[in-house]
Amino acid sequence: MLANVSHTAQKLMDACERVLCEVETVDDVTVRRIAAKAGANPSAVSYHFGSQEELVIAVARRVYLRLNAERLSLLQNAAARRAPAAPELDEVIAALIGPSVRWSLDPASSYPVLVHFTLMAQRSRDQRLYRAIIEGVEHHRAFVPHLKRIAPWLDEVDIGWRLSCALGIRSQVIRSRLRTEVLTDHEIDLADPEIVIARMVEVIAPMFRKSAA
Amino acid sequence: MLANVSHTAQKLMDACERVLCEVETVDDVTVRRIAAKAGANPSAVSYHFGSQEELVIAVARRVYLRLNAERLSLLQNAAARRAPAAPELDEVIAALIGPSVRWSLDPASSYPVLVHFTLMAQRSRDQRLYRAIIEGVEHHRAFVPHLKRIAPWLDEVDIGWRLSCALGIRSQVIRSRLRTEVLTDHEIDLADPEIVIARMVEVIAPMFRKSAA
DNA sequence: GTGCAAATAGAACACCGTTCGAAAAGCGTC
DNA sequence: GACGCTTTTCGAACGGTGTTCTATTTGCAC
Repeated sequence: MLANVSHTAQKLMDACERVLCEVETVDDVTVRRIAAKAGANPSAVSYHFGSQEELVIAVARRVYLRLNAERLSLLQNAAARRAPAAPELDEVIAALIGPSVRWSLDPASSYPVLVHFTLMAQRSRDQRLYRAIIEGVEHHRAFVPHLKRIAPWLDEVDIGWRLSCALGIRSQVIRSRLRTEVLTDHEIDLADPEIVIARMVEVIAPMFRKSAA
Repeated sequence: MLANVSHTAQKLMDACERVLCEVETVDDVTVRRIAAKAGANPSAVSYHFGSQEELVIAVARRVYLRLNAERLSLLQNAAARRAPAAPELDEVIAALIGPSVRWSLDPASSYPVLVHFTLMAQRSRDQRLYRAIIEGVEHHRAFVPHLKRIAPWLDEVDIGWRLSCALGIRSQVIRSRLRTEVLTDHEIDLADPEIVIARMVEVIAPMFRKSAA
């Protein structure tokens, strides 16, 4: 699928990814700029992808594959380290949220692509275009059996719910950094991914532990 | 400040709020549409507010005041109910996230204004315009002393961090409803605000309880 | 009534994403 | 190599956007 896209289509995707990473505001993402960077004609975007929106989606899909591969790799490491016992809860949580946090704080990563994609998905009229990616939660489902071993008193709905909540915490800290800084009196170094990850684990882990009450 | 805005400015804000609530996608929010609904000229937006963006910000500020008033009212009720003892943890959490959840599920509310504002704030070049509102977390700070009474072993940074995380969970469930539904196998009725609030409290409360370990 | 600031209206501007038709390029087949 | 057909490229054009500019009108104190 990725193999038989034409040369210009490939160059447009690369240019689009670079533009999405360089740009300061979303208004600067224009077909004319992307095309110029790719050495192509603006109308090539519509021709090869149907629309600018679909080009961004194609690029985002590519980036998602890389992020999710990193997540699953960390998860498998965590599982292997303790096998055949259940993996450490903290390591499983870190595998879920760690890559996002590290990418978002690494200026060389393509994380801005995913930020832009998420914003587009919330703005778009045609949700159909996004369902395939948004619903593609297999990489999230991979965490369920491990967490079920750690917290067998929770059913799969409970675990799915807690996974969703954990992802929400990650999004908040990454995207609403300013507000988080104010609420924590600038006492937490939100630019250090390992500190942020440790703080998140501290808050998420209790969701999967048996209540004292 | 709100009192001495001109008649047309007032009509533009009202029209803008209505448009933001009616509209399906953000591309349908145009100065020409807002002006038409207000019976004014498109250039009136720039004249009275400087730009379309600033008009939306002015409207969002108005809506935020209503939402935060509701939050603080619930918080004070929760505090009064148990005074002079510390309030119930569950009630404090429900006061924090409840209004957002209810508004977001009520088609008659102005919650879409806040959604649109949040998206704009993340897209904008000129963060300066948004800092005043984003950093206006006094209504969040009001929760800190009550939570400190409930969980005295946490310092204020810990509490601020947990507040931020709780808000992230709220945002995730409200804004990424599709993904949450998939992860929970459609077993949770995400259209019922009270069910959603109860589920959130179930997950957030353990953050403020002493760990069993 | 006069003068001046505030407000309005409409045309114009630069830019956007997309569409269209013609030109160009690739490529298998005679 | 020349043909025919499909795929791709290109540049102009279209309808739309937010904003700006310049008259014109309105409101109001003196």
